Amino acid sequence: MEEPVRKRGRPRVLNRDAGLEIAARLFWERGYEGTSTAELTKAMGINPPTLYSNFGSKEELYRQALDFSIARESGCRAQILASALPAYEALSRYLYNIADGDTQPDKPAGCMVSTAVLQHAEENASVARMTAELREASMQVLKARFDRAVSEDELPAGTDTDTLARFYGAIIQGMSAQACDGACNALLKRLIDVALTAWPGKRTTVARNSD
Amino acid sequence: MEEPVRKRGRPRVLNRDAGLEIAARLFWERGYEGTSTAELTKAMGINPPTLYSNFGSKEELYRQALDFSIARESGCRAQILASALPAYEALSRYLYNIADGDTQPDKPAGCMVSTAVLQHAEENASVARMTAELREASMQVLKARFDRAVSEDELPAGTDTDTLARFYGAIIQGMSAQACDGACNALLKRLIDVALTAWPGKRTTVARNSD
DNA sequence: ATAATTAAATAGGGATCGCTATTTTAATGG
DNA sequence: CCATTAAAATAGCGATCCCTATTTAATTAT
Repeated sequence: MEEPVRKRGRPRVLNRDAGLEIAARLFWERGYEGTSTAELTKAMGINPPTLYSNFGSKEELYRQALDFSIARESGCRAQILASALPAYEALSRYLYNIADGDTQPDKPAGCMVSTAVLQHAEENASVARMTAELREASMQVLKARFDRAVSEDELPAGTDTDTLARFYGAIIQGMSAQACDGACNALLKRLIDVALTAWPGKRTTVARNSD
Repeated sequence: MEEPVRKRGRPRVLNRDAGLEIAARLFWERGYEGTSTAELTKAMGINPPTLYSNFGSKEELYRQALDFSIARESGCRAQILASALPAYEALSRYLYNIADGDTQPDKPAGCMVSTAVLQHAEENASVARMTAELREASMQVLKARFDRAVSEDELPAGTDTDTLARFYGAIIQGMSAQACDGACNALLKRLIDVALTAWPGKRTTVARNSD
């Protein structure tokens, strides 16, 4: 990834990935509308023209920061679903992994994508479409895994895998919202345990106090 | 409510509730940060000083608009839970009612509160706290109904009613997010049917295609 | 009518918004 | 050294942000 080949001209003061990491963190914490270009340039230690020559615009920077953050924060998540694990086991680990991501000690609470840009000014409709498409794509990944489960006889034939994916998608979005409101990791995992009882064929055996 | 008693002085050009209805709709659609005071005054047909003399500030207007909208949009919802219906039946109707609220034809999509101000600029932290408290309160209402269900032997003794409430809270937040992204009423209700299979003691009998 | 009262309208302040034309700096190639 | 190249820094643009000091208008009480 690194290109230490010295070229002509004044050297860059900011590595691209370093800038995206800083931007992603600000956008993650404050959202698209809650983050100003002045805050972004200050956090990156650059002046406005450098931001625009490097990233194009605020919206384009957000798009790149999302890509960067998804690769970094949830890159390994797809592997859980793609693995040879039984579907239920894969789903459990997948959701637990998300709960961990929602409650990292030194990172903003919640998910950068799951609950981003839901309400927005008209002028930011294209940004909202962007995050909505990412959410839709992640639910399609879940659906694809459930379809595979049907074909491998882990789920009954005729299972409404689309609704099942959107149900667990709702859980993921709800976890992000509650993490933003301060929910802890253990709480989210108890919540997941309830959600897992909705897996077709499972009996409800959780949601009990420890007394 | 109406006070048609003529007092001294120039008459008001805008009824308070009419102003709150207009503000609530804008805030609902665009969020707190996505709605400007210029848009608010224009939609109300007033000038800035009138907005401030009537409502105090943008934040105070948002607070009042939330109260107004909650009373109007979900005032009858509490009655469903408070009724003599069995807990499972009450929960079902409650969630279906929310799904209807999330997908009203001539209203903004989603819920004004469930997914509001999750990410935000630092200066709007107090606004975020406000919506977070409303979400917490609504989950406590659910928990109280589940506690009653335990005491009335509709749920097993020792049921973790707090987690169960937060689970259905997550479903409510997820439905709002998906409604914002364009989900239709029927989709949300299929999702609810899956969530209801997590009710302690229920067998999973849904999430099947209609073929 | 005139005074008193109440609210609206005018006009704009200071700060910040996203963004950029222009100039300056720091490197390499000859 | 000097020219070339490429990126950073300076300085600030027009628009919009939330909000308000001041003036004007519309009503009732005397």
